[in-house]
Amino acid sequence: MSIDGTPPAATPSRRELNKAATRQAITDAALALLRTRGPGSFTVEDIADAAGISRRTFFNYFSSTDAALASVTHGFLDNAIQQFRLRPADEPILQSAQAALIALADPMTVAPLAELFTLTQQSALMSHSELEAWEHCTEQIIAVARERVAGPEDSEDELYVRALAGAVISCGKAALEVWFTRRGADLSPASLAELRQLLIDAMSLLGSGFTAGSTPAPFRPAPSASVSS
Amino acid sequence: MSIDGTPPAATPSRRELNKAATRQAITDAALALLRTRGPGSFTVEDIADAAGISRRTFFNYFSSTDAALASVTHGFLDNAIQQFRLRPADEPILQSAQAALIALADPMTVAPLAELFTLTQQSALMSHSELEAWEHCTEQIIAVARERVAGPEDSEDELYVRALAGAVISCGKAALEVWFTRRGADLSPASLAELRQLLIDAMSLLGSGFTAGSTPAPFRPAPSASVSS
DNA sequence: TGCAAATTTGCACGACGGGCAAGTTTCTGG
DNA sequence: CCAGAAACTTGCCCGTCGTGCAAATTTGCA
Repeated sequence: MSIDGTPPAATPSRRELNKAATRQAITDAALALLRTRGPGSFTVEDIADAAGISRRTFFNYFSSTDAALASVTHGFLDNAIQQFRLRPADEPILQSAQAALIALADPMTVAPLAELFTLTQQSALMSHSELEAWEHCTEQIIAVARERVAGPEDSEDELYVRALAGAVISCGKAALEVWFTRRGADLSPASLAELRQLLIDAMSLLGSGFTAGSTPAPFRPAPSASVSS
Repeated sequence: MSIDGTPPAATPSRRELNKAATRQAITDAALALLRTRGPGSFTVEDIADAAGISRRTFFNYFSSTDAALASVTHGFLDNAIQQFRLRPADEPILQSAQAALIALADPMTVAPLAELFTLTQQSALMSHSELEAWEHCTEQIIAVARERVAGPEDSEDELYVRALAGAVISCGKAALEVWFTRRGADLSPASLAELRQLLIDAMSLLGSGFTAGSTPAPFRPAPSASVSS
């Protein structure tokens, strides 16, 4: 056990660097193959060869090709949780989620996710590893929400916390899906503004209990710029 | 193409019956193995042997062991969609969902799902096939919701519909999770009443936009009996 | 420098999932 | 009733997957 509490960050030893580099090489190789050959048409051995490692070593880092690709999603969602965690504790959870999501709607952050999404879109359902990443994010939100609700009673708020976290994730996913459907991998400022607006609208819908009969945009908690038609 | 619009229901031919029987035999065998050996400790060949068919034939029905087990979830959710579809079209979607879910909280319907859940609980995440079933259910809800919103404009309501459907599913899942956590596979009337109340509460939370700061049960749309402490 | 620990790699093995082409069962029209 | 068509089952084969194991290699530390 090290005296320092932050082993991976404060100790960029040779081993850590090598592992990180190998890990990155694997995901890069996987992404390159996904671009050139399309989903499901390459094997673990292909990735290992492209990354300059053995097949066996690949499995020391990821348990499947999907897992290697899902590291992109994992990175994005870890980022989201990080943003979410540093919101003030007295802020309503929905607003924290909204703020955290909007903070991520910049080109650098969404670009990898957008590419992954468009490249794997054709194969309908998300991969197991990808869903795992979203599930992990949900658990994180639950943890944060539980701290905030912070009642000494434990079982009463469990439904509230889990339902809220799941709903937030679902609505975030819905916003992303609609955005990808509309704009593909378009990362222009106008497109990103639309993504931000979609995220705001999704959280607003959630906050207002989907009261809109057929007209969307029930109300806007933040006076943000709307997308021009 | 047949003149009759309902080929599978109106034509219980020998072939259909055999296939249905084989399908059932497979899921029964899989479930039995899950009970006796636990998750992940038996192979496709084991199931095939127990069901009295060849390994190859198994793959004519299901693409994996998980898929065979997920037929339980599939059945439950198909039932749910069926209930959901025959709600009046002018009813708010959340109330339709609530009513459909409550209608399923009877022993016969939830028993298989409860057993599957408790047996696979220990292995953390849901299987791919199981998640596929939930995803399929979400798509069904989206389809129904789209009919009800029924605007001639198509892209405006897409976010509303997808966010709502996803949130409903998430909250339903949350209610089930909390129930399983609290009561295990308890199917007593009191336990089922609690499940019903959890489903009601989950949909209420969704309908009220999670406005409750820390106290659950924000309001109750149906004057149903509350769970006695 | 030399030893201990971590990491990579090759090998082997059981399981997976599906294409293919025979067998077998069921349905159809004569 | 029966022969041909269609659907279904089965065995065989192949490439891939994921992992335990032990030898070989690299890195850290004294």
